[in-house]
Amino acid sequence: MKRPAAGLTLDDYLPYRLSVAANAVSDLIAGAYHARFGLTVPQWRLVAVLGEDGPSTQQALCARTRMDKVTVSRAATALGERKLISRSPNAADGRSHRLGLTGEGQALYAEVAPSALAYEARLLEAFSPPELETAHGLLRRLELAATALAAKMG
Amino acid sequence: MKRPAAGLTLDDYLPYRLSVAANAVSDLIAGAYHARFGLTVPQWRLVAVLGEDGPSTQQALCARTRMDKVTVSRAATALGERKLISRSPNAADGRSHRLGLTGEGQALYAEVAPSALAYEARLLEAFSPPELETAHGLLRRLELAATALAAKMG
DNA sequence: GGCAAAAGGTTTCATTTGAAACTAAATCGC
DNA sequence: GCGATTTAGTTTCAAATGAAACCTTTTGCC
Repeated sequence: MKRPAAGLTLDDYLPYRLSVAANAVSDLIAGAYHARFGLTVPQWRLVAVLGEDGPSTQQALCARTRMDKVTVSRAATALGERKLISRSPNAADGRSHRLGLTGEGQALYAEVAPSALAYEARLLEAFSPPELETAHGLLRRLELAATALAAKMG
Repeated sequence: MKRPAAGLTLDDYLPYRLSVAANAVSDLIAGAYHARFGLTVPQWRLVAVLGEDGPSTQQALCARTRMDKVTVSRAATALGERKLISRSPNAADGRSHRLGLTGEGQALYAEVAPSALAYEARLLEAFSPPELETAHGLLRRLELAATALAAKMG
């Protein structure tokens, strides 16, 4: 059953479907990581990237996680206060700091990462590997199309 | 190139991909409708549903749009102030109001709906109809899986 | 060198958000 | 019927967000 040619049907409107699905998933995950590790989504993303790629600057983290620099700054401050990351002054550039996981941060990462994957696996139980492949591809292309169109409009 | 079995890779983490894609699309659409019609996303959703389904109560609109009742209340107030919707007392239930598009609201809907579809079409230019079918199906299943899992966890 | 412009981060401020408390009306139990 | 509970909707409050202004260091450029 498809949309009747001329009509706007909210349920069939892809931006709406995307938003609803993303919120449902995001609320679930955010709740889980807040409850289990006391991390917000931005904080969790920083831990994930620092654990995955090693030390970095905030600017690089912005690009890597697609988050605002204010968001990254605050997440980094919070993680620093909890001693999960260290912020050493960057010898190469006095404006920026070098962020990296502390021992405690690495321990957290070692616990969080498998847990995140397990959670994802439970969420995606009903999806076959080729379906997931397709989903990833579609999401990437959507993101690309949206940013391209945004740039075109200005 | 797939994820190396044991590792967490943010780029391959579906909740992340979903969130990034949804934000990109949402920012694009939200910007367009704010610029063109002065509507926020919640306001736009109400106009879309009222135009599509006819008059309704706020409670029904919450269910229909998956938005919080506070969000709906505020969007309805704003639309009422702009005389785009009317809020007549509901004879059948003194607690609720009956919301419906005014003439002006219908005129706006008649303009907004085709514009929304055109915008969606531009965004989805590069996707084939079967791909879109697949995308819709995957998003619905994801939403379902997330709410089911959320319910299971409590 | 020295000054203008840009870049990394932080702070401030105004807006958005939703949970919880609240009001008023309807329903349930007896 | 008549008090206890629920439900529709609003208000209040505290937290999250991001744009714009800000400070500091670096990079051009002459």
